[in-house]
Amino acid sequence: MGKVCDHAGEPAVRKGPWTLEEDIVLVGYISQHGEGSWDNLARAAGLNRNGKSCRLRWLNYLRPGVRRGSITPAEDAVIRELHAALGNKWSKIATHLPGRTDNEIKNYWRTRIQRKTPPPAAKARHQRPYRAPATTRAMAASEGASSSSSSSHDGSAAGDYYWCAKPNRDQQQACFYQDAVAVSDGASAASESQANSAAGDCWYMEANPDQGARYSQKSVAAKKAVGLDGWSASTRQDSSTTAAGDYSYPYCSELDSVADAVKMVDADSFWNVVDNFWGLGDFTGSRRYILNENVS
DNA sequence: AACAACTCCAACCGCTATTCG
DNA sequence: CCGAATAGCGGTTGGAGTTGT
Repeated sequence: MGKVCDHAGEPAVRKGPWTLEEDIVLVGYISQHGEGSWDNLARAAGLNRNGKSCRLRWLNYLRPGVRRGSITPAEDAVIRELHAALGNKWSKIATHLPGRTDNEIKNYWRTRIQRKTPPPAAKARHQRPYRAPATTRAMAASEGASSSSSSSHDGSAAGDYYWCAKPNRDQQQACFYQDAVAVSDGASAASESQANSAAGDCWYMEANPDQGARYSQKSVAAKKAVGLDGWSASTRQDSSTTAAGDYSYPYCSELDSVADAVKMVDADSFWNVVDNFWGLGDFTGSRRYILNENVS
């Protein structure tokens, strides 16, 4: 095992944080074909990842039912009790905490309990939201909407952040608002300012029952109309609700790869991802999501 | 504001267990 | 039973984000 990556002529197997498009492809494939046989699955889905990586990503983050957010005091107590009885049997402990993964519990134990830091209820420090991998990081405003602004941070040099307004299944779209890195913390924390951020561009993630899902861009800066990309004008106009002016829907080179990947899945798969990342049921505010580190 | 130190966690690695031909 | 492939588990780490100075 593990020798699949170095054949001459084949691209090296990707490592590191998962991107949004990879997540969508994985969720889409599993929703259609089921899980298992991970190496084959990775190949069949067209993911340049090894099977272990796909399995881990699915089980720990994409699989339905995975809970996010801080460990509750009750869960903390269970973890302590079970660890005393079972030791580092993280997977066994995880079976007693529905929705929690062994990895999460392991991390929690090592960072909060083993290091003798206080349990969550007693912690006065800033509460970190769920954090997705670097390039696909949802800056959840959860842990209660109250912490949404305190969790904001735009200072990364990695690239721009994207706000996500509440996904709207009726309109078959989710809207991502771009905030430039240069935008201050305070500005980014105010979701109301998102559409008119310095960057000025919005990326729409849309799902169409007939055509699958893809992105389109509303570029305030460009202010030029471009050719059809497969979406009806009415659909696009309907989605352009945040600013006046002309809109363009160019697909940057970076976004082309996203669109290509996204087009591989159907609308249901797209919404599975949206549901998993943003949790329509308990959505309380805007969340930020890095679509691509290098989108400019 | 800038920097350093610290915290946290996603994802990796290596190993073992299980399955299958 | 054997060996290869696959799945699962636990330890570790890189680096992004946060906090303190």
